[in-house]
Amino acid sequence: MDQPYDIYQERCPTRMVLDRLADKWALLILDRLRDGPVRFNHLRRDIAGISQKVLSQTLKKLERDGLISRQVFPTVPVTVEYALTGLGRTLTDTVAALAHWAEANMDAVLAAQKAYDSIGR
Amino acid sequence: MDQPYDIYQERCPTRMVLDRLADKWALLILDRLRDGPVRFNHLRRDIAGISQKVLSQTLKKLERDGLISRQVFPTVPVTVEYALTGLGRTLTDTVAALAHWAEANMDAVLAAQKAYDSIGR
DNA sequence: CTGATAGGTTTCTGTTGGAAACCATGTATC
DNA sequence: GATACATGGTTTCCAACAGAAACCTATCAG
Repeated sequence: MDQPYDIYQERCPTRMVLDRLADKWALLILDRLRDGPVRFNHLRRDIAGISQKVLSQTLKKLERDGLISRQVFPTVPVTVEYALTGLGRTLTDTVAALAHWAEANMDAVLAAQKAYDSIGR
Repeated sequence: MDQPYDIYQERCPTRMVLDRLADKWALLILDRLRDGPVRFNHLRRDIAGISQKVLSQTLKKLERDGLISRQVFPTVPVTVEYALTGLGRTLTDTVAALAHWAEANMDAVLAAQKAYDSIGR
């Protein structure tokens, strides 16, 4: 049962999908939505350092890819909630694994960088 | 046992690590090295679409982070082999999971894009 | 001396990223 | 009525980065 797709091929559509996933902000947003819907400005505050433009763009891309949904509430001021879709939820474990790896192995990476920089000079 | 790091904080070092991992080419390289050492030009040919410059840069960053090792053989012409380090090997399952998700769920993503584009117009 | 191979670096240019300003809407404040 | 604040964005500007293509160094084959 071979997959009909090969991610190593340039024109394979899986490349586009990987490209979307291989984005720091997209990963952080997906991870942040794990526990339920979150509003725009709440995301902006939680994910320190993201700009409004990039948050807006990234949310749009994720929505287009069917990974998150956008719901507008006619409150005042208007409220917009973003949530994972069923498809998006199938990704969260993998995304969380990446984030967890980063947290768990950060010391090793920092040590490696230090060693590399002191030798390579 | 709380982690001392919070990936949502802007100046947290885990952000740097996530940043490195959130790179299409880095993920493809790490995945490609799963089965053993590979030479520079072999990588270039296998990972269709990558340029020499980007391959060279990405390999350097991964080496600096301690995820891959670089070994030069004084053959003629010189041969350079890249391989996963122990640290890099702890990542491969997660990376493979991402690539596998992309291959498995690509149809759903493409369908979502089509639906989004036809409505949003 | 032309070409091929290996592993890069350099140059140029178009796309992207982030910072900051701006905008529309409505509500509360003075 | 002017001022300020909140929401959820868009626009503008500039610096950084990505990719394509050319170039480089070295060695060997013909």
